[in-house]
Amino acid sequence: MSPRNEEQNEAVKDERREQILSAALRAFASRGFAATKIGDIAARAGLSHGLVYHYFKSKEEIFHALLKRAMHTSTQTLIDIEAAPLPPVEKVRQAAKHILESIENFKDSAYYFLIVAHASVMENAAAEYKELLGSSAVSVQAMARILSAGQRSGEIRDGDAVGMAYTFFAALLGLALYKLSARDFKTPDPEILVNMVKK
Amino acid sequence: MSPRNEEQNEAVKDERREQILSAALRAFASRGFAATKIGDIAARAGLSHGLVYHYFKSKEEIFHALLKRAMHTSTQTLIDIEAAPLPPVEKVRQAAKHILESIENFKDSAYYFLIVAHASVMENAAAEYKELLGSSAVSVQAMARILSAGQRSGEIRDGDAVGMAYTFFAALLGLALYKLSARDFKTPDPEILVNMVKK
DNA sequence: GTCTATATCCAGATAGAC
DNA sequence: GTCTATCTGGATATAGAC
Repeated sequence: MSPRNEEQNEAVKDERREQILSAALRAFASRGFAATKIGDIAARAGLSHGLVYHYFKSKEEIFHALLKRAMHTSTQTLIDIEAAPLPPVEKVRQAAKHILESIENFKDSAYYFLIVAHASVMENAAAEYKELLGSSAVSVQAMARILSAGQRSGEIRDGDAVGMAYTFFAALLGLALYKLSARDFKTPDPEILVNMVKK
Repeated sequence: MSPRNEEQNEAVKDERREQILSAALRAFASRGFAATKIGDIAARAGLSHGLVYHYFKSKEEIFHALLKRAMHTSTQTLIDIEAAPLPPVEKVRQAAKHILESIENFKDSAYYFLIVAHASVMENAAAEYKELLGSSAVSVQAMARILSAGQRSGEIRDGDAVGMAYTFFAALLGLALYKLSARDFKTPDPEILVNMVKK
């Protein structure tokens, strides 16, 4: 009843939400939306099946919450790298290293990456998530700008910069999927990705 | 009752099976196993929901049949290219061109490619499909051999050939997924992939 | 706030008419 | 061989006890 209790309750409430979201992130990213059962999420989060519905209205709402975070975190990484005072090739290297390292070590950011991919192929949701997914092109556009700058300064190969940017992220997406299907798969040397665009 | 009728029945039976498999290929590859409903497949194939079960014992059996074909067709392509009398770089180029073209034009082979990816991340099925998926490494190994040969002849960059081979296929997998989520996405110039490994 | 038990719904699979 | 109608299981979501 005291204010302190209320604050604690709030803290517990937030903690529970985070537990659920954290469990759901791994589950959705690994198995996709349809194959993920609420029971899976609850078990992973260490709470009862019914309690999930105390914190979220529906399975879909959980996914939506994750997708929002996913869009933010993945675009932010690229925006930060683009703004860094580095030569274009080095920016590409940093991006490749950073993302590959997150995949290799099963960091959240790698799973967010996969959430976006899953959302993209959910055609029924496409309408609903359209605005959110629209910003998924942000990372690609940032990378394309980095590559264009590198082409002007002669460090990056000539050719379609946007196509290269897509291929860069496609490779990372594919590698994340490989890592998921075989946990002992070793992510490759980032330099392989740098070579794709370096002159 | 006449032999001819029996033959015709056989032909019809085969045709129906193919209709179902063809519809299922697109559906499974696009949405994954769990999100694909038998009703979707039946509707796409232009027949009733119940009839699917006249030709296949279960949804899983359909997926399994597709996976078997997928393993065969995708490995065969790389085996053929490896055996061709071409310099290593040219083999890489042919592989990139061939697969990208199949993605761009929504050919079956591109969907088979995705079926394998879906099967790989179905952890419950991993045990059952293990033998089948084991051969999915065949394409990667073939590409790695091509790259190693190119390294010896000086056409291909030094470095981990297996890692390069995985990254090559990872990029193609990612691009196939992009193409699926945005049908007007234009697959990039194959040369971008060749550049990844070319000296 | 948390759990267990229950209702509801949906999709896989079957049965039986034609 | 093909369809429609039905059964059944399992998963989402809710209700109610603690």
